[in-house]
Amino acid sequence: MLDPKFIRENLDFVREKLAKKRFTVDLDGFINLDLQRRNVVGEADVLKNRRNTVSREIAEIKKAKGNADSLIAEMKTVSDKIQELDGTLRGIETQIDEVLLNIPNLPHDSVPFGKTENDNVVLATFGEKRKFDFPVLDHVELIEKHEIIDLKRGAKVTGSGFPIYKGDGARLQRALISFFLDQNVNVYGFTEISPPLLVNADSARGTGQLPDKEAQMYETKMEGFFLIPTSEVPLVNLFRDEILEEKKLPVYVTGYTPCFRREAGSYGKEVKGITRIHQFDKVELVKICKPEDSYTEFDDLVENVTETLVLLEMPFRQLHICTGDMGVTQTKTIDMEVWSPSQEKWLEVSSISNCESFQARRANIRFRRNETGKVEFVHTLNGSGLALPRIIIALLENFQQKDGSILLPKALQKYFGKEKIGN
RNA sequence: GGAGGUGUAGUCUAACGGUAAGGCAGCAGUCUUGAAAACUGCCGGGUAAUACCCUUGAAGGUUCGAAUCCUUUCACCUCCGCCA
Repeated sequence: MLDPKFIRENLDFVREKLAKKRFTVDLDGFINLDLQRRNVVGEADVLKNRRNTVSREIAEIKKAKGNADSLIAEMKTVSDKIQELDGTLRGIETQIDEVLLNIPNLPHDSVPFGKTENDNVVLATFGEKRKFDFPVLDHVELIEKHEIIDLKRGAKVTGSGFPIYKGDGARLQRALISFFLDQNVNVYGFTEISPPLLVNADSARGTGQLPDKEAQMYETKMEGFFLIPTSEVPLVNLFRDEILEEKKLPVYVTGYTPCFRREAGSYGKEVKGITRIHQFDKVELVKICKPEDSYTEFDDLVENVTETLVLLEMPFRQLHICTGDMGVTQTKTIDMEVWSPSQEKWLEVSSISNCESFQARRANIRFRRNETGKVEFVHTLNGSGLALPRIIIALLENFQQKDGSILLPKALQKYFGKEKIGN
């Protein structure tokens, strides 16, 4: 959510930034509603002041056993008018909230201008693509060969896109989760959190899943809870409606959770194997910090994820997402992509974003600045560290040997308990 | 799931239906070589504001006026039932 006051005072700037994100919003309608709101509040405040003053007078008169009937009669009409104005105000505020909740965040000045994903900018590429002297198997062939992921039975038990990890597949999953969490906690200084996998609507709204991405989430029938599409949702909402102490900032939290996504409308695209599935595991990183620190925190976060990827010894690249391809909540996003030799394509395994105060405003997460004593919104950042299925795809494909076995990178071997899958 | 009880600001604790009082913690400052103590200010939110408005878990209702009375709901505690 943007600051209504900022919109009011920087109308052209906001309009221009939104256009870069290929978004048109009825800002004039908003300005008009905002003006109405302030008028009604002003009118109601005058009457409330009158009511508060006279109520005290009535109390005095009653105490002195006097007659306050005429004042009480006057207050009756004043109260009725206040009630009417408050009703009007509620209506206006509902409309304003609806507009505000649907205005996306503004892109940061450093973000490259572009219209589609083709305009994203490659910032850096790491590692060498391996030359294979034998026919490369794709990940689907490899998981079948080693019987480590069972897609058919997953489809039977639940549905398509709910894979079953088995034997070394399940073990690899567990090894990756431990490796990522240890890296985040021991090396980068994050606190490990194991959050609920279901959240309420207030939380979903706080991080921006509602109203924009409701169709992407699974919802429980009786309670109206949502299965989390990413642990970013519970991790950021840990601090919803709180005022944090300045000295507690920045907050670094990391968590492993399964993630659930309906992926409505994406059928036919990337349906093969485990590239795009309804339930997948992910380790997430979240930072809560002061506004002036968020871009250095962002750079550090990118560095952390990069370092983890380097340890996996696979070719990967950093991609600066352009204005037109960015999501709703972010001001700046850098994606990490690993190389798939079978598809000869880069696969997104991490997305690192600064949301500035957009989520903080929705979720009402603030801190008190000691210097001024004032309360301000924090900035929130998040990044995957990392998403598992595509890491598994890349590991299987990049580390396959001529005999079909998978020789794992050194960093993973101790977590996995052995050097390779197969033979 | 059933019965009962409790929710006041970061925390503890007041307020016959008359408009949220205090303590502690915290922050800033004075004093001090430094710290502690003491003293001063701030210390729920909005606002440029010491004006004014809003705030007693949340949402409604009764009333001129609600922390207080009523209804619904949420969280926590105790007991019973069920259960990994």
